[in-house]
Amino acid sequence: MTLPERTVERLSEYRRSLLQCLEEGKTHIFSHELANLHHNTAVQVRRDIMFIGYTSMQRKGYDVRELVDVIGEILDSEMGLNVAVIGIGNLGRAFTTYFVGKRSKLNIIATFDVDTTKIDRVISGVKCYPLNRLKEVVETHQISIAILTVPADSASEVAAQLVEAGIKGLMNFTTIPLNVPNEVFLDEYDMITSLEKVAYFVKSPRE
Amino acid sequence: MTLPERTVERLSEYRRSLLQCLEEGKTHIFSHELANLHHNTAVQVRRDIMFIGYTSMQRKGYDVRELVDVIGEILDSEMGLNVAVIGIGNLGRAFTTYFVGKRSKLNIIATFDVDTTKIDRVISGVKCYPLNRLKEVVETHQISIAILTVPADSASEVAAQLVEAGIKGLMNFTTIPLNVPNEVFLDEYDMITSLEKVAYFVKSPRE
DNA sequence: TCGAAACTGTGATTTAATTAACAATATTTC
DNA sequence: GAAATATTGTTAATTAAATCACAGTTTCGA
Repeated sequence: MTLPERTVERLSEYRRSLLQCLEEGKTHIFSHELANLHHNTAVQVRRDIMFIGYTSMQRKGYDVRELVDVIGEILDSEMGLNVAVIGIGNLGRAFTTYFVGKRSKLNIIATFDVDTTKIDRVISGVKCYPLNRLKEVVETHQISIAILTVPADSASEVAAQLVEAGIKGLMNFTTIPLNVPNEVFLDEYDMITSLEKVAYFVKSPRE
Repeated sequence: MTLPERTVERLSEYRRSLLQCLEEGKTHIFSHELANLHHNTAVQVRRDIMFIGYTSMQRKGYDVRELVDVIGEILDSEMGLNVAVIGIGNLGRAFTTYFVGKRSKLNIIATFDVDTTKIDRVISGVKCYPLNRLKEVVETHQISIAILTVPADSASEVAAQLVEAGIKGLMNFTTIPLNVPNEVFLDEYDMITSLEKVAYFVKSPRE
């Protein structure tokens, strides 16, 4: 059984708050506390936790340590997944430097670019390969997720190469929508759209 | 009447495809063509267009030029909105360079940072101000939207300053959730969560 | 030990978003 | 010009997500 997409997202967010709690020495947390840390309700939190089948000691709140572990069992893959960043412009660098070392189960282990001056450079300890070695490197390093941060005009072509190379999940940060086969999980984030949405709601606030 | 959030997003996306069509000299487009360019259905497209009250010449498809204009009337503000990028790391730079000149109704007119070596630098024609001049600059330039790309540990504090300075819309790219008053529109994008979500669905594909 | 208070877990309900179904209309074909 | 075809606009049905409502525990205070 797969969880609803929104629930998965929230679990990821909860986990980070929970890890923060641990650092602060907080061992238990109530649903309404967790809700307040995010923008949602206690019921929603309980429902999400119900989904993953964890149940607390009544009346003491959830055991933070246990909950972190249970979420980990749901979200993480046993031996971790390898990730590549494709396109080392500002955005690609932002991702790479941001991520390295943060999530132990998700390892950014390669970056790629066409720009020959970037090849072999090392960013946050991760080596940059030329794009024409994509398939080879993806296969030898068993990379299953790609973060696509290339310029719009090469996005479709590179995406096709990634699919061909056997990638299983793709995060598209270019502003053109991609088509990938059904078995590849695609997540698209379009910053122009987001900004235009904000602008719309600034102009026309709700209620 | 305000439109559903998802519809607003799709309209923004449609518009870009439509502008592309114009460049290619395509004057009319069918709902199913537009649907194919994005990941959705003809019905969804028609429904979105119905929402904005536009109606086509039957059987010829939508007039691309007209549709672009109608979407513009919905999404754009008459005299445009001014935008600032707060925090000029890789992510802030990515945003700034990416945006400048792209959307005529949304002008990035200032960036901010604490790092004194960055002050007065000009990125894509946009000047970088010291963070302590935030309120002053926001007021004099009538900046209504802020893109927050500062490190996590200063996010809450800077967000409070932005609210205090009178910002109306906030895009939060830091990985900690913010609390802002109800009248400020908040959009949060968390790249760790997105990546963890992709990882989850790579591990546990649907159906 | 009894009642009140504080939380959780979950069935039932509501709301929002998507999809299906189809009448209405214009166009083409014969 | 009648029948077949293509496409839109919209009502109705479905599905997914969020919220309500409340029973069931545990704890606390008297």
